[in-house]
Amino acid sequence: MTGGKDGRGEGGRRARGELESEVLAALWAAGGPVTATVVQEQVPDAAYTTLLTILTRLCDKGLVTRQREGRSHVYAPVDDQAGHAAAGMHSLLEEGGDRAAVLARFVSELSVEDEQLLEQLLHGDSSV
Amino acid sequence: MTGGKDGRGEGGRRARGELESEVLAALWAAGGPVTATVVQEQVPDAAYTTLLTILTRLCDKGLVTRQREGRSHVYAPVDDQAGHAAAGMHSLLEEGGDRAAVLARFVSELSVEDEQLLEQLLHGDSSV
DNA sequence: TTCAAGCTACTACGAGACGTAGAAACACGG
DNA sequence: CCGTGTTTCTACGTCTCGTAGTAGCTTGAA
Repeated sequence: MTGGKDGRGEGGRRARGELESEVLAALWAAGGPVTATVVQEQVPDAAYTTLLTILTRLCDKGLVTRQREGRSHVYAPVDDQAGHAAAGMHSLLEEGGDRAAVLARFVSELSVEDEQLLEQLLHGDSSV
Repeated sequence: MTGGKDGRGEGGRRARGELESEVLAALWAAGGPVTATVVQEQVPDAAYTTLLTILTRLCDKGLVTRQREGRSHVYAPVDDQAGHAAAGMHSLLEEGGDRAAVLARFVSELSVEDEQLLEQLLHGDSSV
């Protein structure tokens, strides 16, 4: 059917890594293990099989886990969004060479709000 | 000479993005604008023209600047290593959604030393 | 048991980034 | 003018990612 073979081309192709991010975001938004069908509801402009491919690749990368649930699979992110971002930040800190220098630059470019936030977090203060 | 055509293949191919990182590291280590020849002294196992290509691509990405110096060019990183890492951390914080959650996770996984460092940096303390 | 519907696995192609590097063109000192 | 150092152009192989079809499996229903 359709006549058009594949590759679509209309509308606009996604940038590199964008679809994987969207799928991850959908999983985070889901708040629990969901099927590929549910993911597609969040990313309707991608073919079902495309999302299956992405989910499989995310599993291969260790970013997502998969479990059988009846005849389907349910997918869940290994890490939540904040954990994912924090892990990336730690990686950068690790590879950045001089930890003190990296942290210094990092905090020097923080907004005042973020600085206060950091201080409260460091002191275990929960008074916001 | 050479006889061997290209692609080398012996010894071990670099992973994706690795050579660019090595070149950047060489520029950081140089401590100032240097020629491609100097870069090659730091990365001897890459062909001169390969490094030229990498340097040009880094320029295209805005990570490196280039200036004529006689008949050569001198290359210098736009940002130092710490700034580079810190910028990446800020990007992650930006895209991470809930800033507070990301920062919370980040500090919760810091070592004690890093925590103290952060505190000193936040207080503007220069006593280390 | 057989059929239909849903889901997965396998396979594939195009594009872009990156590693890798040769060949040609260019520039300048001697 | 010529050689040597530099740059620029061009090119290929590989890997990742977006994108998706097709075949095959699973299971409930008729």
